[in-house]
Amino acid sequence: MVSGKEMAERQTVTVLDVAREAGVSVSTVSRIINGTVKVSEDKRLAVEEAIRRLEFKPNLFARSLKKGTTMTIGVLTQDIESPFFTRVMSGIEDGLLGSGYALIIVSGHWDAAEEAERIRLLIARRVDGLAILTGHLSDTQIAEFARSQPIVVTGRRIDAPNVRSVFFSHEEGGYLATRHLITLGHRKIAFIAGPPDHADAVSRFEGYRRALAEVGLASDPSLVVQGDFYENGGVFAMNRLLDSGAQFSAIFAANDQTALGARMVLSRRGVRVPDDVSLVGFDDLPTSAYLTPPLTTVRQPLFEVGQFSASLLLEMLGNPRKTLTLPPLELVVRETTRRI
Amino acid sequence: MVSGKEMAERQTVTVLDVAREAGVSVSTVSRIINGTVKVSEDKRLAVEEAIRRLEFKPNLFARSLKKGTTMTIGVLTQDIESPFFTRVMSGIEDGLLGSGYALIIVSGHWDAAEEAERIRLLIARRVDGLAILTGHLSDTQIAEFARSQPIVVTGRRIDAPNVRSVFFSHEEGGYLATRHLITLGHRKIAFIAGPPDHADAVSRFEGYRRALAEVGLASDPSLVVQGDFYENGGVFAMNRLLDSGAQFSAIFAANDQTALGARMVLSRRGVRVPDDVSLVGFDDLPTSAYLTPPLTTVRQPLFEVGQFSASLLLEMLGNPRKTLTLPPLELVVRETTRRI
DNA sequence: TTGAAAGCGCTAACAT
DNA sequence: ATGTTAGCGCTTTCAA
Repeated sequence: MVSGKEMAERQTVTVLDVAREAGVSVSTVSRIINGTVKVSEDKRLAVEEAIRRLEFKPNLFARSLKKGTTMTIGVLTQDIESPFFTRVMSGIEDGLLGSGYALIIVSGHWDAAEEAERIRLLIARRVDGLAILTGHLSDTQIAEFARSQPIVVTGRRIDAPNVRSVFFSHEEGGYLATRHLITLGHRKIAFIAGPPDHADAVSRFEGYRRALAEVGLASDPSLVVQGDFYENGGVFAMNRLLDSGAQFSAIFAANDQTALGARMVLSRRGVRVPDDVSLVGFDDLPTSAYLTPPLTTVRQPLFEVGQFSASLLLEMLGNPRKTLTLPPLELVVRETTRRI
Repeated sequence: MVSGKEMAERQTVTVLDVAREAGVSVSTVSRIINGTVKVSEDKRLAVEEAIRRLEFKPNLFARSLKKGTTMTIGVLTQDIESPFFTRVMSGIEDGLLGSGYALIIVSGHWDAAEEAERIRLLIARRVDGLAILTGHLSDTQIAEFARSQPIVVTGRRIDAPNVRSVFFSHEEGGYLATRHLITLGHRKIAFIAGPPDHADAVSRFEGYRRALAEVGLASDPSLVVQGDFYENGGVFAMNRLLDSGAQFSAIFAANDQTALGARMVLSRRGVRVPDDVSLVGFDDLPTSAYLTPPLTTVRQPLFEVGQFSASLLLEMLGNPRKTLTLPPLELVVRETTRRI
């Protein structure tokens, strides 16, 4: 039982195999692969032929070990399903296109301990750079992590060496949304809040209050209900609000997913949007334009945030690309708001 | 001008450093890290202390090089933003939890050439296993790729060594949806198709025709319009259908995103759902339950598909976990369909 | 139990 | 222009 020698070809073809096949040295093979130094035409041909014949695929791990770079960017997202985060990731992917960097994605599920653990995993895998999409890590933890590799963090402002942040004034966004409602004649404006431990959520609330204060209105606590940034939180909050008997002509939901949940309850309970009540969201998720009716919201340029983050990272890694400018937050008026 | 340069001083602490610090050999350090062999208590303490003091993080790359395993699973998705795919990925993530495997995600953007290139990238990174979420790769290409590592492919059936597939009969799903409409008394049922080169889309259409044929109806070509599986395709298709003047009392959209686009047009053009026309989607995306009104659809257990794929992969990699069973496709009747 | 030493597959001096 | 060789940081025989 010795013959049958055609055992599937050795699982791993190395540069050495290629070198032998082509009758050259390993360094020549390496040089051809990396195009670093000039190599005579005939050897190049021989090597390329050998590579093809052997189906050689360089082991990127070994290369990384040698070069100390992995050509990998780690992304810490919170929720792999959230349209908010995936939009940003899509931008990162786009921004990295053609740079040779690949993405390794982990999610922290909004839990500081889990986030820290995932980051450590990424660091152990020697990612060359890190993109952290918001989250609950403390500034000092992030600064600490930045000692291993450059970090770009979105949705929050951090000043630390080796860290860049890309963020907006959500207070301003909250102000924009509320201001729009006020301009339309609304005075009784309910607010469905986001998670209290989420800085952006809190800022949006502050913007809401500023807009109200500007026209001499205090924010009415009975008009503020708690949500969680997910559809279901909007459902609960809306039911609570309706059940409380509070009077209002407009609702500002802390994000689009919340608005979606609220809108469903409204519809189910016979409250028409925008005829009976106006509704504004925040984020402008891709699907928000397709709701019935299309949602008025504050647009966050999420895709651009991703692209921008990628370019920041590339720059920190010494591969600067064309510089981008980040569009501002802006109000997108669609059909869920009307004058009263 | 040298100052601003934030070169990350990559403090690379190695096992050798730890060994020296603790006064033992590198092999002892390695043994302690991996817990492979018994080591005397005092040395263990000394090493653990040294690891802590030096903040040593083992280089997973070097380990991989030695062990020939990367503890990484590559996932080829088509669109990092699609709620359909992210739901599956979320399931994969869940199924891999605690297994030590990390996910590296790339997307092929529905382009066979790009898909193949991404897979080659993944293979060069020596992923231990691959999950391919549908796509345009040919069966032979996939079989070919499977020579490098085990593959699980979703949404299609492939019989090849080292490949497992998880799929449903979309023909059956299309049948279920159409049958539901027929049972409700509908006879003029429009169909908004998916991409013609997408096997599932085609199968759903076949199911639609079977249900129709079963009650002696032929599918009316003027009631079938082309979509693209995205919201916008639904918008175009619905407008086209309405403009054509064709008569119908129900619509079966090839997926939920299509249904969402169609539903927006319907609403905009004053056609009430379900009063004037019934609407059925396919997939049961997380947000479909929150539409107004909540969408009747064929539920694909996407999250479970992901979990199941992960367990298949783990099994092929020799880390069997508890076996799961995959739920079937099922009709979820909500509020966009009614009897006529 | 512990240490010495041989690689894993690759790149980059250093020679020639 | 090309080959020889010394590692990158780790695990794992093989001895002691």
